Amino acid sequence: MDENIQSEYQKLDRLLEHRSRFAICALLKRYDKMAFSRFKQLLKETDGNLGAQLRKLEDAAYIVVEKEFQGRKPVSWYQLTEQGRAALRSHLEGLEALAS
Amino acid sequence: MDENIQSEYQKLDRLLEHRSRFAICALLKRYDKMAFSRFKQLLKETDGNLGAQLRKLEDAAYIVVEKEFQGRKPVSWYQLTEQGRAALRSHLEGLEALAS
DNA sequence: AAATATACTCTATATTTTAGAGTACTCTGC
DNA sequence: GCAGAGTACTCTAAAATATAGAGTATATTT
Repeated sequence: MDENIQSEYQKLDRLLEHRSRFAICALLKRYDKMAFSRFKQLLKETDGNLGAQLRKLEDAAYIVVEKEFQGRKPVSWYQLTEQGRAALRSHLEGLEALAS
Repeated sequence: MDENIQSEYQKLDRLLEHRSRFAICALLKRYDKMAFSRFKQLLKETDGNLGAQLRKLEDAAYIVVEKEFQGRKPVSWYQLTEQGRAALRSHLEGLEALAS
């Protein structure tokens, strides 16, 4: 049984260890599309920090951005990719198995 | 409902974000006492890294160490404190609530 | 028209993680 | 009885990561 610990531990995803990145993916799993400003409102991170975390998730192809203008204001919409969804699932499985 | 997201997010514990520290606490919840060498075997981290993570958890009083000799070999035994147990519980609640 | 706000990006510093070397032994085989 | 390998750590310095704050461009409010 203990030997499973190793495989569960291996499932943990370094990108998803970070609270903001985890929360971003978890929220996107629930809400499908979210805007930068909404994340900022919910997570209360500084713009710089939030932007950096989103960028990392994008670089890893866990999320995709679509930038559009609403009137004259720029809005960035974020969505979870299939890859991001799978990574989140696996990460959660690992966490839960370890803590069970 | 969304306003709960903030409180769940706040529950996430920075110390427990790290995979090794999370796994250490999760294992100690299960096994009560574990030795350095056992963690090393299960988590496959280098000695230096594992030692550093254990130290951080100790500094935060999430775990306590007892150092003894088994024959002539030093063995460090780690145990979860009540504080560590509470932190782990709260962290897990936060994660699960966010991802649900 | 000045002040405040939104929606970001960029950059530089602070913090954290990590690997690897070092210490102090023990144990095994020759 | 001593060389080589192993155990059980700690220490240190470099690499990676996180974070804050400044900057850009525009909008809205007073």
